[in-house]
Order: sequence, then structure tokens, then C-alpha cells
Amino acid sequence: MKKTKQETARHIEIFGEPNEDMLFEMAELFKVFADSTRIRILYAMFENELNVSQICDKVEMSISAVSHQLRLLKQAKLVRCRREGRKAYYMLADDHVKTIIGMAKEHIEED
Amino acid sequence: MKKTKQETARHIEIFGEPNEDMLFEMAELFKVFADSTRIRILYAMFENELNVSQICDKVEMSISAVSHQLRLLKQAKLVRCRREGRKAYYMLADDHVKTIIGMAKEHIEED
DNA sequence: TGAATGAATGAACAATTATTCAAATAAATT
DNA sequence: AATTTATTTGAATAATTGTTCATTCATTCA
Repeated sequence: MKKTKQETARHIEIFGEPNEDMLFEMAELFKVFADSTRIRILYAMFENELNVSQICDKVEMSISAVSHQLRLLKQAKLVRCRREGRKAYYMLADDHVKTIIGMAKEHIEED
Repeated sequence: MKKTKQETARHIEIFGEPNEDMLFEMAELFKVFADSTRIRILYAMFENELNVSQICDKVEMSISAVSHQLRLLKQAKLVRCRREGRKAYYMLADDHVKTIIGMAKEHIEED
């Protein structure tokens, strides 16, 4: 089946030769997922936004440790936060988080 | 809109409370992607299977370094290998590799 | 069998990273 | 203004990880 020019272009865009910067950025993104406590923090936010203390309770980690990890997650644009008084509510930034975690889960559960 | 029992079950299966083992395994999987040289090695195999020397040429790394990384990729079941005489041909194990990398690429290229 | 080729492995070193502890903001309450 | 609550930040330590070098294993060929 012959591909249209557009389809081919899209294929190349996604899977063509990657440049160094792209490889580096991808690795940086995966590094953020490469820690079970961070994944647990992300899961904690799957349903609702949560403030830092609520996240600490849910994942059973110190405030400081959670805050350090939230900074990484924010830098990677996986979460964003909203201030309300002295509380900071964190939520998933977009759907990619769930999709990427879902893919990983599929791979693991296979065979 | 109300969900059927089946849809709810599926939702829970993918996004429900994760247990420690699952979180750990997911983190382990992401660790494998969390290195630009390993992603480069995976990209090298996107089109065809390649033997170790061919991979070395393509990614400009020593045989030893590549071999060490291939072991990790094999352990994570992201690649599998086929021996032919004294050559070992490596190929992607399944489609998840491309999908997961594709997701990461989308996230990075967004906005 | 011995030499050559292709790949895998182990130990060691340098670099990166997660957590803890202590201290510093920031906003609300008294 | 001083205190309390919620969060962030910086420094230090311990643990993990990627690459190199040297060696070993496996297969083919002379």
C-alpha cells in the first residue's frame, strides 16, 4: 500500500534519524520516570490534584523529599502547580504521563 | 456518561493503585530508556537488525560499551538477538519500543 | 591445533542522583 | 511584629550507573 507524501513525512518526523539534542532530551524525560517514588507521586495525582502534604501522606515520604521530586517533575513539565493561600496544589500537566506509564505497564505485563 | 463494568475494570487495570513491585518494574524499564546512548542504539535498530560491530559503527562507541548496553536492553526485553556463526544480530523485541519513544518525542516537541 | 575474529564479562573509576538534615521563604493568624 | 503552617532550597552523604581497560569465551578458518 503506497503512502501519501504526508504520511511519509510524519513517519520520518517520528522515527527518522534523531539528532543529539533530541536524544538527550528524550533521555532526560525518561530519567524523570526512572524512579519508583516519582512514579508513585504521579500515580497519586491520577484522580485529583493534591497539595504537597496530601502527596506526602499518600506516598509516605518526607515533605522535603517530595518537594525535591516535585521540582524535577515540574521541570520536565509532567506536572504543574497552582497556589492557593499557602498550599500548593499539584496536578498532571497533560495526558502524556498516563499514556507513557500505560505503555510501560503493558510492556511489563506482557508474556 | 456511565461506564460499563468492563470499561471500569479495564480502567482500574491500567490506572488503579499500583503495587510496589509494579512501580519498581516500571522504574527499571524507564531506567533503560534513560540514557541517550541506549536510545541511539535502539534507533539504530529501527529499520533492520544489526550485528554488534554494525551498531558500534553506527553509534560510534566501543564494542565493549555497546555490548554492556545491549545486555541491559536484552534484560529489559527491549531487544532480542539471533546468533549467526560468530556474529550476533540484534533487533527490537516488539513495538513497544517505538511506541514509548514516540510518546516521549511527542511530549518534548509539544509547545 | 593454533591463530584470528566477533562478542561478552569483570573490575575500577568518574559522574550522577535520591534522601536527609538544617535553614530559608511565603502566607495566614494572633 | 511574632508565631504558626506549608513549602522550598542548599549542602552533604550514600548509592547507583556508564565507560574504559584487560581478559575471557565462542566460532571459524588455516
